Amino acid sequence: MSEEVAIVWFRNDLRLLDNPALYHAYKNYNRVIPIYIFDENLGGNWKRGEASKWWLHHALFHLNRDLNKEGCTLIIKKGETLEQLRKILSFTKAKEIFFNSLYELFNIKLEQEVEKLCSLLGAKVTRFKGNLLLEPWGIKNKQGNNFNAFTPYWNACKKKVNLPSSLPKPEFKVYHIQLSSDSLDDLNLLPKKVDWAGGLRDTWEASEKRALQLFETFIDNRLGDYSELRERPDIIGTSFLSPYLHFGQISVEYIYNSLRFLSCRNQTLSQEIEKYLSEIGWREFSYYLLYNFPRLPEENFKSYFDKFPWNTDKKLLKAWQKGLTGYPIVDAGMRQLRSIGWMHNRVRMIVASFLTKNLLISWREGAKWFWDNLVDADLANNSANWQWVSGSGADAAPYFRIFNPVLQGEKFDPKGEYVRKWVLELALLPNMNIHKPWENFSSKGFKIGMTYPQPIVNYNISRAHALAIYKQIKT
DNA sequence: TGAAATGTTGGGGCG
DNA sequence: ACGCCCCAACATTTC
Repeated sequence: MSEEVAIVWFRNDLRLLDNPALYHAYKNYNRVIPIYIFDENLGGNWKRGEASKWWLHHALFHLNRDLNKEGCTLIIKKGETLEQLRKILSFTKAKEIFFNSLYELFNIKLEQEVEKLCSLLGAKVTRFKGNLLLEPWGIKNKQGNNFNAFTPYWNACKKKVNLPSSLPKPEFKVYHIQLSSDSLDDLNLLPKKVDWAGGLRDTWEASEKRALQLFETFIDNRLGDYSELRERPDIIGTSFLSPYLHFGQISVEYIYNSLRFLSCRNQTLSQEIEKYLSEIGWREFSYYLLYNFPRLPEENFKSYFDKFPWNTDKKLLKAWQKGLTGYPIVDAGMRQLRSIGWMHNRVRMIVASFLTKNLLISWREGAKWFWDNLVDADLANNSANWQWVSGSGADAAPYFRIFNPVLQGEKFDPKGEYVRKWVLELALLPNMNIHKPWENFSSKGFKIGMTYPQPIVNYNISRAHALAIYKQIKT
Protein backbone atom coordinates (compact mmCIF):
# COMPACT_ATOMS: atom_id res chain seq x y z
CA MET A 1 0.00 0.00 0.00
CA SER A 2 1.43 3.30 -1.09
CA GLU A 3 1.59 6.31 1.21
CA GLU A 4 1.80 8.60 -1.78
CA VAL A 5 -1.16 10.63 -3.03
CA ALA A 6 -3.41 9.52 -5.88
CA ILE A 7 -6.09 11.39 -7.79
CA VAL A 8 -9.38 9.96 -9.02
CA TRP A 9 -10.60 12.10 -11.88
CA PHE A 10 -14.39 11.73 -12.07
CA ARG A 11 -15.98 12.39 -15.44
CA ASN A 12 -19.12 10.68 -16.76
CA ASP A 13 -18.81 7.97 -14.14
CA LEU A 14 -20.42 9.65 -11.16
CA ARG A 15 -20.89 6.53 -9.07
CA LEU A 16 -19.28 4.58 -6.26
CA LEU A 17 -20.32 1.08 -7.32
CA ASP A 18 -18.52 -0.76 -10.10
CA ASN A 19 -16.28 2.20 -10.82
CA PRO A 20 -12.88 0.79 -11.85
CA ALA A 21 -10.91 4.02 -11.50
CA LEU A 22 -12.29 4.73 -8.05
CA TYR A 23 -11.98 1.15 -6.91
CA HIS A 24 -8.37 0.71 -7.94
CA ALA A 25 -7.30 4.07 -6.56
CA TYR A 26 -8.47 3.15 -3.08
CA LYS A 27 -7.17 -0.34 -3.45
CA ASN A 28 -3.65 0.90 -4.03
CA TYR A 29 -3.45 4.14 -2.08
CA ASN A 30 -4.22 5.35 1.41
CA ARG A 31 -4.32 8.96 0.27
CA VAL A 32 -6.84 9.44 -2.47
CA ILE A 33 -8.33 12.71 -3.68
CA PRO A 34 -11.52 12.46 -5.73
CA ILE A 35 -11.91 15.42 -8.05
CA TYR A 36 -14.35 16.71 -10.66
CA ILE A 37 -13.43 19.48 -13.08
CA PHE A 38 -16.20 21.42 -14.76
CA ASP A 39 -14.66 22.67 -17.99
CA GLU A 40 -17.47 24.68 -19.53
CA ASN A 41 -15.82 24.96 -22.93
CA LEU A 42 -15.04 21.29 -23.30
CA GLY A 43 -16.80 19.84 -26.31
CA GLY A 44 -16.69 22.84 -28.65
CA ASN A 45 -20.05 22.98 -30.40
CA TRP A 46 -21.21 20.26 -28.09
CA LYS A 47 -20.54 21.68 -24.68
CA ARG A 48 -23.15 20.68 -22.15
CA GLY A 49 -26.69 21.81 -22.85
CA GLU A 50 -28.94 23.43 -20.28
CA ALA A 51 -30.85 20.31 -19.21
CA SER A 52 -27.63 18.37 -19.03
CA LYS A 53 -26.08 21.02 -16.78
CA TRP A 54 -29.09 20.86 -14.49
CA TRP A 55 -28.55 17.12 -14.18
CA LEU A 56 -24.84 17.48 -13.63
CA HIS A 57 -25.42 19.86 -10.73
CA HIS A 58 -27.57 17.35 -8.90
CA ALA A 59 -25.42 14.40 -9.84
CA LEU A 60 -22.38 16.12 -8.34
CA PHE A 61 -24.37 17.05 -5.26
CA HIS A 62 -25.34 13.43 -4.69
CA LEU A 63 -21.91 12.08 -5.49
CA ASN A 64 -20.35 14.40 -2.96
CA ARG A 65 -22.94 13.46 -0.35
CA ASP A 66 -22.32 9.76 -0.97
CA LEU A 67 -18.59 10.34 -0.60
CA ASN A 68 -19.17 12.34 2.59
CA LYS A 69 -20.91 9.32 4.09
CA GLU A 70 -17.64 7.46 3.61
CA GLY A 71 -15.66 10.24 5.21
CA CYS A 72 -14.43 11.63 1.90
CA THR A 73 -14.99 14.84 -0.02
CA LEU A 74 -15.30 15.57 -3.70
CA ILE A 75 -13.01 18.39 -4.77
CA ILE A 76 -14.76 20.40 -7.45
CA LYS A 77 -12.89 22.76 -9.73
CA LYS A 78 -14.15 25.06 -12.42
CA GLY A 79 -11.93 25.87 -15.35
CA GLU A 80 -9.88 24.50 -18.16
CA THR A 81 -9.17 20.84 -17.52
CA LEU A 82 -5.43 20.71 -18.16
CA GLU A 83 -4.78 23.89 -16.22
CA GLN A 84 -6.74 22.64 -13.25
CA LEU A 85 -5.14 19.21 -13.35
CA ARG A 86 -1.70 20.76 -13.54
CA LYS A 87 -2.41 22.82 -10.44
CA ILE A 88 -3.85 19.91 -8.52
CA LEU A 89 -1.07 17.51 -9.45
CA SER A 90 1.69 19.92 -8.52
CA PHE A 91 0.02 21.05 -5.31
CA THR A 92 -0.70 17.52 -4.08
CA LYS A 93 2.45 15.94 -5.49
CA ALA A 94 0.23 13.11 -6.64
CA LYS A 95 2.02 10.07 -7.97
CA GLU A 96 -0.84 8.58 -9.94
CA ILE A 97 -4.09 9.61 -11.57
CA PHE A 98 -6.95 7.18 -12.18
CA PHE A 99 -9.82 7.72 -14.60
CA ASN A 100 -12.32 5.92 -16.82
CA SER A 101 -12.15 6.62 -20.54
CA LEU A 102 -14.60 8.54 -22.69
CA TYR A 103 -14.82 8.26 -26.45
CA GLU A 104 -15.80 11.57 -28.03
CA LEU A 105 -12.97 12.97 -30.15
CA PHE A 106 -12.46 15.93 -27.83
CA ASN A 107 -12.26 13.61 -24.85
CA ILE A 108 -9.83 11.29 -26.59
CA LYS A 109 -7.60 14.27 -27.37
CA LEU A 110 -7.94 15.51 -23.83
CA GLU A 111 -6.84 12.16 -22.44
CA GLN A 112 -3.75 12.31 -24.64
CA GLU A 113 -2.96 15.78 -23.33
CA VAL A 114 -3.42 14.56 -19.78
CA GLU A 115 -0.94 11.77 -20.46
CA LYS A 116 1.59 14.30 -21.69
CA LEU A 117 1.03 16.57 -18.73
CA CYS A 118 1.41 13.72 -16.29
CA SER A 119 4.58 12.44 -17.85
CA LEU A 120 6.01 15.96 -17.49
CA LEU A 121 5.01 16.06 -13.84
CA GLY A 122 6.14 12.52 -13.16
CA ALA A 123 2.69 11.15 -12.37
CA LYS A 124 1.49 7.81 -13.60
CA VAL A 125 -1.73 7.63 -15.63
CA THR A 126 -3.99 4.67 -15.11
CA ARG A 127 -6.93 4.44 -17.43
CA PHE A 128 -9.91 2.06 -17.27
CA LYS A 129 -12.86 1.06 -19.34
CA GLY A 130 -15.80 2.09 -17.22
CA ASN A 131 -18.48 3.37 -19.56
CA LEU A 132 -18.93 0.73 -22.26
CA LEU A 133 -19.15 -3.03 -22.55
CA LEU A 134 -16.52 -3.03 -25.28
CA GLU A 135 -14.20 -0.26 -26.31
CA PRO A 136 -14.75 0.71 -29.95
CA TRP A 137 -11.39 -0.25 -31.32
CA GLY A 138 -10.65 -3.75 -32.51
CA ILE A 139 -14.20 -4.76 -33.35
CA LYS A 140 -14.05 -5.85 -36.98
CA ASN A 141 -15.94 -8.20 -39.25
CA LYS A 142 -14.36 -11.27 -40.80
CA GLN A 143 -12.91 -9.21 -43.64
CA GLY A 144 -11.24 -7.00 -41.10
CA ASN A 145 -13.50 -4.02 -41.80
CA ASN A 146 -15.65 -1.97 -39.51
CA PHE A 147 -19.25 -2.99 -39.12
CA ASN A 148 -21.79 -0.76 -40.78
CA ALA A 149 -24.94 -2.51 -39.64
CA PHE A 150 -26.21 -3.03 -36.16
CA THR A 151 -27.18 -6.71 -36.14
CA PRO A 152 -23.89 -8.24 -37.24
CA TYR A 153 -22.08 -5.75 -35.01
CA TRP A 154 -24.09 -6.71 -31.97
CA ASN A 155 -23.85 -10.43 -32.67
CA ALA A 156 -20.09 -10.09 -32.79
CA CYS A 157 -20.10 -8.06 -29.59
CA LYS A 158 -22.18 -10.54 -27.66
CA LYS A 159 -19.64 -13.22 -28.42
CA LYS A 160 -16.81 -10.97 -27.43
CA VAL A 161 -18.16 -9.48 -24.21
CA ASN A 162 -16.60 -11.26 -21.31
CA LEU A 163 -17.01 -9.18 -18.24
CA PRO A 164 -15.43 -9.72 -14.86
CA SER A 165 -17.93 -9.61 -12.04
CA SER A 166 -18.89 -6.10 -11.05
CA LEU A 167 -16.78 -4.23 -8.55
CA PRO A 168 -18.15 -3.35 -5.13
CA LYS A 169 -17.77 0.02 -3.47
CA PRO A 170 -14.10 0.54 -2.63
CA GLU A 171 -12.84 0.45 0.91
CA PHE A 172 -12.65 4.15 1.44
CA LYS A 173 -9.92 5.68 3.52
CA VAL A 174 -10.25 9.08 5.08
CA TYR A 175 -7.71 11.51 3.77
CA HIS A 176 -7.92 15.28 3.91
CA ILE A 177 -5.63 17.75 2.29
CA GLN A 178 -5.82 21.53 2.26
CA LEU A 179 -6.99 21.60 -1.31
CA SER A 180 -9.81 24.04 -1.78
CA SER A 181 -12.92 23.09 -3.66
CA ASP A 182 -15.05 25.47 -5.70
CA SER A 183 -18.63 25.45 -4.53
CA LEU A 184 -21.16 23.59 -6.60
CA ASP A 185 -23.27 26.71 -6.96
CA ASP A 186 -20.34 28.59 -8.46
CA LEU A 187 -20.39 26.27 -11.42
CA ASN A 188 -23.60 28.05 -12.50
CA LEU A 189 -25.20 24.87 -13.72
CA LEU A 190 -28.74 25.75 -12.67
CA PRO A 191 -31.17 28.09 -14.47
CA LYS A 192 -30.58 31.71 -13.56
CA LYS A 193 -33.12 34.17 -14.93
CA VAL A 194 -36.10 31.91 -15.59
CA ASP A 195 -36.68 28.82 -13.51
CA TRP A 196 -37.63 26.34 -16.20
CA ALA A 197 -36.58 23.28 -14.22
CA GLY A 198 -39.73 22.60 -12.21
CA GLY A 199 -40.72 19.63 -14.35
CA LEU A 200 -37.24 18.20 -14.06
CA ARG A 201 -37.23 18.53 -10.28
CA ASP A 202 -40.62 16.80 -10.04
CA THR A 203 -39.51 13.95 -12.28
CA TRP A 204 -35.92 13.10 -11.49
CA GLU A 205 -33.54 12.51 -8.66
CA ALA A 206 -30.08 12.47 -10.18
CA SER A 207 -28.49 10.10 -7.70
CA GLU A 208 -26.76 6.74 -7.97
CA LYS A 209 -29.19 5.40 -5.40
CA ARG A 210 -32.16 6.31 -7.56
CA ALA A 211 -30.55 4.73 -10.61
CA LEU A 212 -30.24 1.43 -8.78
CA GLN A 213 -33.82 1.69 -7.52
CA LEU A 214 -35.10 2.34 -11.03
CA PHE A 215 -33.19 -0.65 -12.33
CA GLU A 216 -34.64 -2.89 -9.61
CA THR A 217 -38.24 -1.76 -10.11
CA PHE A 218 -37.82 -2.11 -13.85
CA ILE A 219 -36.72 -5.72 -13.44
CA ASP A 220 -39.46 -6.50 -10.93
CA ASN A 221 -42.37 -4.81 -12.66
CA ARG A 222 -41.75 -4.20 -16.33
CA LEU A 223 -39.06 -6.44 -17.74
CA GLY A 224 -41.53 -9.30 -18.25
CA ASP A 225 -43.50 -7.32 -20.84
CA TYR A 226 -40.71 -5.08 -21.99
CA SER A 227 -40.91 -5.71 -25.73
CA GLU A 228 -44.54 -4.61 -25.81
CA LEU A 229 -44.64 -2.00 -23.09
CA ARG A 230 -41.54 -0.24 -24.36
CA GLU A 231 -43.51 0.98 -27.39
CA ARG A 232 -46.17 2.70 -25.31
CA PRO A 233 -45.59 6.31 -24.32
CA ASP A 234 -48.86 6.30 -22.38
CA ILE A 235 -47.56 3.57 -20.06
CA ILE A 236 -44.50 3.39 -17.85
CA GLY A 237 -42.76 0.62 -19.74
CA THR A 238 -39.10 1.56 -20.01
CA SER A 239 -36.34 1.77 -17.44
CA PHE A 240 -35.74 5.56 -17.50
CA LEU A 241 -32.03 4.91 -17.08
CA SER A 242 -30.77 6.92 -20.07
CA PRO A 243 -29.56 9.99 -18.12
CA TYR A 244 -28.00 7.80 -15.44
CA LEU A 245 -26.17 5.87 -18.12
CA HIS A 246 -24.88 9.03 -19.73
CA PHE A 247 -23.51 10.36 -16.47
CA GLY A 248 -22.31 6.95 -15.40
CA GLN A 249 -24.46 6.86 -12.29
CA ILE A 250 -25.14 3.24 -13.10
CA SER A 251 -22.55 1.01 -14.71
CA VAL A 252 -23.48 -0.48 -18.05
CA GLU A 253 -21.40 -3.53 -17.19
CA TYR A 254 -23.38 -3.94 -14.00
CA ILE A 255 -26.62 -3.83 -15.99
CA TYR A 256 -25.30 -6.36 -18.46
CA ASN A 257 -24.01 -8.72 -15.78
CA SER A 258 -27.21 -8.54 -13.73
CA LEU A 259 -29.45 -9.27 -16.69
CA ARG A 260 -27.28 -12.05 -18.08
CA PHE A 261 -27.34 -13.66 -14.66
CA LEU A 262 -31.10 -13.35 -14.49
CA SER A 263 -31.43 -14.70 -18.01
CA CYS A 264 -29.68 -17.93 -17.07
CA ARG A 265 -31.97 -18.52 -14.13
CA ASN A 266 -35.22 -17.50 -15.73
CA GLN A 267 -35.83 -18.83 -19.23
CA THR A 268 -39.17 -17.12 -19.65
CA LEU A 269 -37.55 -13.73 -19.20
CA SER A 270 -34.62 -14.35 -21.48
CA GLN A 271 -36.27 -13.04 -24.66
CA GLU A 272 -37.29 -9.83 -22.98
CA ILE A 273 -33.82 -9.49 -21.56
CA GLU A 274 -32.32 -9.88 -25.03
CA LYS A 275 -34.58 -7.09 -26.21
CA TYR A 276 -33.49 -4.77 -23.43
CA LEU A 277 -29.83 -5.64 -23.92
CA SER A 278 -30.13 -4.92 -27.61
CA GLU A 279 -31.03 -1.35 -26.65
CA ILE A 280 -27.83 -1.26 -24.64
CA GLY A 281 -26.30 -2.63 -27.85
CA TRP A 282 -27.52 0.37 -29.82
CA ARG A 283 -25.75 2.58 -27.29
CA GLU A 284 -22.55 0.61 -27.86
CA PHE A 285 -23.04 0.80 -31.61
CA SER A 286 -23.46 4.59 -31.42
CA TYR A 287 -20.14 4.91 -29.59
CA TYR A 288 -18.54 2.61 -32.12
CA LEU A 289 -19.79 4.77 -34.99
CA LEU A 290 -18.72 7.99 -33.31
CA TYR A 291 -15.27 6.61 -32.62
CA ASN A 292 -14.77 5.45 -36.19
CA PHE A 293 -16.40 8.51 -37.72
CA PRO A 294 -15.73 11.39 -35.31
CA ARG A 295 -17.56 13.87 -37.57
CA LEU A 296 -20.83 12.01 -36.98
CA PRO A 297 -22.34 14.95 -35.03
CA GLU A 298 -21.84 17.30 -37.98
CA GLU A 299 -21.47 15.33 -41.19
CA ASN A 300 -23.73 12.90 -42.98
CA PHE A 301 -22.50 9.35 -42.48
CA LYS A 302 -23.76 8.66 -46.00
CA SER A 303 -22.14 11.39 -48.00
CA TYR A 304 -24.72 11.47 -50.79
CA PHE A 305 -26.96 13.19 -48.27
CA ASP A 306 -24.70 16.22 -48.59
CA LYS A 307 -26.75 17.42 -51.54
CA PHE A 308 -30.04 17.23 -49.68
CA PRO A 309 -31.90 20.54 -50.08
CA TRP A 310 -32.97 20.99 -46.47
CA ASN A 311 -35.64 23.48 -45.61
CA THR A 312 -34.37 26.38 -43.51
CA ASP A 313 -37.75 27.87 -42.62
CA LYS A 314 -37.41 29.24 -39.10
CA LYS A 315 -41.14 29.34 -38.45
CA LEU A 316 -41.61 25.64 -39.11
CA LEU A 317 -38.63 24.78 -36.92
CA LYS A 318 -39.99 26.95 -34.14
CA ALA A 319 -43.42 25.33 -34.34
CA TRP A 320 -41.79 21.92 -34.02
CA GLN A 321 -39.65 23.03 -31.09
CA LYS A 322 -42.58 24.51 -29.21
CA GLY A 323 -44.92 21.60 -29.86
CA LEU A 324 -47.28 23.58 -32.10
CA THR A 325 -47.28 21.49 -35.27
CA GLY A 326 -50.96 20.57 -35.11
CA TYR A 327 -50.10 16.87 -34.91
CA PRO A 328 -50.96 15.78 -31.35
CA ILE A 329 -48.45 12.98 -30.85
CA VAL A 330 -45.64 15.19 -32.18
CA ASP A 331 -46.64 18.12 -30.00
CA ALA A 332 -47.06 15.93 -26.93
CA GLY A 333 -43.53 14.62 -27.39
CA MET A 334 -41.98 18.03 -27.90
CA ARG A 335 -43.74 19.39 -24.83
CA GLN A 336 -42.75 16.40 -22.74
CA LEU A 337 -39.17 17.12 -23.74
CA ARG A 338 -39.36 20.77 -22.69
CA SER A 339 -41.12 19.89 -19.49
CA ILE A 340 -39.14 17.00 -18.06
CA GLY A 341 -36.00 16.91 -20.21
CA TRP A 342 -36.83 13.51 -21.60
CA MET A 343 -39.01 11.99 -24.30
CA HIS A 344 -40.25 8.47 -24.81
CA ASN A 345 -38.18 6.63 -27.42
CA ARG A 346 -41.06 5.78 -29.74
CA VAL A 347 -42.06 9.44 -29.73
CA ARG A 348 -38.47 10.53 -30.38
CA MET A 349 -38.66 8.55 -33.61
CA ILE A 350 -42.01 10.08 -34.51
CA VAL A 351 -40.97 13.70 -33.92
CA ALA A 352 -37.66 13.11 -35.67
CA SER A 353 -39.33 11.55 -38.69
CA PHE A 354 -41.72 14.49 -38.75
CA LEU A 355 -38.92 17.07 -38.64
CA THR A 356 -36.75 15.46 -41.28
CA LYS A 357 -39.34 13.94 -43.59
CA ASN A 358 -42.43 16.11 -43.32
CA LEU A 359 -40.87 19.48 -42.56
CA LEU A 360 -37.71 18.55 -44.51
CA ILE A 361 -35.56 20.27 -41.90
CA SER A 362 -32.04 18.95 -41.36
CA TRP A 363 -31.43 16.37 -38.66
CA ARG A 364 -28.75 18.78 -37.37
CA GLU A 365 -31.44 21.18 -36.15
CA GLY A 366 -33.19 18.36 -34.37
CA ALA A 367 -29.97 17.12 -32.85
CA LYS A 368 -29.12 20.63 -31.56
CA TRP A 369 -32.54 21.07 -29.98
CA PHE A 370 -32.41 17.67 -28.31
CA TRP A 371 -28.87 18.38 -27.15
CA ASP A 372 -29.98 21.43 -25.22
CA ASN A 373 -33.16 19.96 -23.80
CA LEU A 374 -32.45 16.34 -22.96
CA VAL A 375 -31.17 15.35 -19.54
CA ASP A 376 -29.75 12.26 -21.25
CA ALA A 377 -28.05 14.26 -24.03
CA ASP A 378 -25.22 12.05 -25.22
CA LEU A 379 -23.16 12.91 -28.28
CA ALA A 380 -22.86 9.37 -29.59
CA ASN A 381 -26.49 8.40 -29.09
CA ASN A 382 -27.91 11.72 -30.17
CA SER A 383 -25.90 11.94 -33.38
CA ALA A 384 -26.27 8.31 -34.38
CA ASN A 385 -30.00 8.23 -33.72
CA TRP A 386 -30.77 11.47 -35.55
CA GLN A 387 -28.84 10.27 -38.56
CA TRP A 388 -30.56 6.92 -38.32
CA VAL A 389 -34.00 8.48 -38.52
CA SER A 390 -33.14 10.91 -41.28
CA GLY A 391 -31.69 8.10 -43.40
CA SER A 392 -28.18 9.51 -43.60
CA GLY A 393 -26.80 7.27 -40.86
CA ALA A 394 -25.36 3.79 -40.53
CA ASP A 395 -27.85 0.95 -40.98
CA ALA A 396 -30.37 3.77 -41.20
CA ALA A 397 -34.10 3.73 -41.60
CA PRO A 398 -34.70 3.69 -45.37
CA TYR A 399 -35.70 7.04 -46.82
CA PHE A 400 -39.20 5.87 -47.58
CA ARG A 401 -39.95 4.95 -44.00
CA ILE A 402 -42.04 7.90 -42.97
CA PHE A 403 -44.07 7.76 -39.80
CA ASN A 404 -47.70 8.77 -40.08
CA PRO A 405 -48.28 10.69 -36.83
CA VAL A 406 -51.98 9.83 -36.79
CA LEU A 407 -51.47 6.11 -37.25
CA GLN A 408 -48.53 6.04 -34.84
CA GLY A 409 -50.65 7.87 -32.27
CA GLU A 410 -53.58 5.51 -32.68
CA LYS A 411 -51.35 2.49 -32.48
CA PHE A 412 -49.14 3.40 -29.54
CA ASP A 413 -51.32 5.82 -27.59
CA PRO A 414 -54.69 4.22 -28.28
CA LYS A 415 -56.69 6.11 -25.66
CA GLY A 416 -54.86 9.38 -26.21
CA GLU A 417 -53.70 9.48 -22.62
CA TYR A 418 -50.19 10.53 -23.54
CA VAL A 419 -51.50 13.32 -25.74
CA ARG A 420 -53.93 14.53 -23.09
CA LYS A 421 -51.22 14.59 -20.47
CA TRP A 422 -48.96 16.89 -22.45
CA VAL A 423 -51.32 18.82 -24.74
CA LEU A 424 -53.90 20.26 -22.39
CA GLU A 425 -55.84 22.02 -25.15
CA LEU A 426 -56.89 18.60 -26.41
CA ALA A 427 -57.92 17.16 -23.06
CA LEU A 428 -61.64 17.28 -23.83
CA LEU A 429 -61.52 15.68 -27.26
CA PRO A 430 -63.06 12.22 -27.64
CA ASN A 431 -60.75 9.29 -28.39
CA MET A 432 -62.00 9.21 -31.96
CA ASN A 433 -60.42 12.55 -32.78
CA ILE A 434 -57.62 12.82 -30.28
CA HIS A 435 -54.94 12.11 -32.88
CA LYS A 436 -56.64 14.10 -35.67
CA PRO A 437 -58.35 17.06 -34.02
CA TRP A 438 -58.89 18.79 -37.37
CA GLU A 439 -61.65 16.29 -38.09
CA ASN A 440 -63.61 17.42 -35.04
CA PHE A 441 -66.27 20.03 -35.68
CA SER A 442 -68.62 19.68 -32.78
CA SER A 443 -66.87 19.24 -29.45
CA LYS A 444 -67.89 21.88 -26.96
CA GLY A 445 -65.07 24.07 -25.89
CA PHE A 446 -62.90 23.07 -28.84
CA LYS A 447 -62.45 24.68 -32.19
CA ILE A 448 -59.47 23.84 -34.31
CA GLY A 449 -57.27 26.86 -34.93
CA MET A 450 -58.36 28.65 -31.76
CA THR A 451 -56.58 27.01 -28.85
CA TYR A 452 -54.79 24.35 -30.90
CA PRO A 453 -53.30 24.91 -34.34
CA GLN A 454 -54.26 23.46 -37.69
CA PRO A 455 -51.56 21.08 -38.99
CA ILE A 456 -48.64 23.20 -40.19
CA VAL A 457 -48.15 20.90 -43.16
CA ASN A 458 -50.43 18.44 -44.90
CA TYR A 459 -49.16 14.97 -44.14
CA ASN A 460 -49.90 13.36 -47.50
CA ILE A 461 -48.53 16.23 -49.57
CA SER A 462 -45.36 16.60 -47.48
CA ARG A 463 -44.85 12.85 -47.58
CA ALA A 464 -45.05 12.77 -51.36
CA HIS A 465 -42.69 15.74 -51.55
CA ALA A 466 -40.17 14.06 -49.25
CA LEU A 467 -40.26 10.83 -51.23
CA ALA A 468 -39.53 12.72 -54.42
CA ILE A 469 -36.53 14.54 -52.95
CA TYR A 470 -35.12 11.53 -51.15
CA LYS A 471 -35.41 9.50 -54.31
CA GLN A 472 -33.69 12.20 -56.31
CA ILE A 473 -30.63 12.60 -54.08
CA LYS A 474 -30.09 8.88 -54.04
CA THR A 475 -29.14 8.78 -57.70
C1' DT B 1 -38.00 0.14 -34.95
C1' DG B 2 -43.75 2.04 -41.92
C1' DA B 3 -47.26 3.25 -44.96
C1' DA B 4 -49.60 3.25 -49.15
C1' DA B 5 -50.53 1.17 -53.42
C1' DT B 6 -51.44 -2.74 -55.78
C1' DG B 7 -52.56 -7.63 -56.30
C1' DT B 8 -55.12 -11.86 -54.99
C1' DT B 9 -58.67 -14.54 -53.13
C1' DG B 10 -63.02 -16.10 -51.80
C1' DG B 11 -67.70 -15.59 -50.07
C1' DG B 12 -72.16 -13.66 -50.87
C1' DG B 13 -75.67 -10.99 -53.39
C1' DC B 14 -78.10 -11.01 -57.39
C1' DG B 15 -79.76 -11.22 -62.08
C1' DA C 1 -77.44 -23.53 -61.24
C1' DC C 2 -74.39 -20.34 -63.02
C1' DG C 3 -71.63 -16.36 -63.95
C1' DC C 4 -70.71 -11.85 -62.72
C1' DC C 5 -69.68 -8.23 -59.70
C1' DC C 6 -68.49 -6.27 -55.36
C1' DC C 7 -65.56 -5.84 -51.75
C1' DA C 8 -63.58 -7.32 -47.42
C1' DA C 9 -59.52 -9.49 -45.98
C1' DC C 10 -55.20 -10.65 -46.59
C1' DA C 11 -50.65 -10.73 -49.18
C1' DT C 12 -47.21 -8.57 -51.92
C1' DT C 13 -44.90 -4.80 -53.88
C1' DT C 14 -43.40 -0.24 -54.01
C1' DC C 15 -42.10 4.08 -52.27
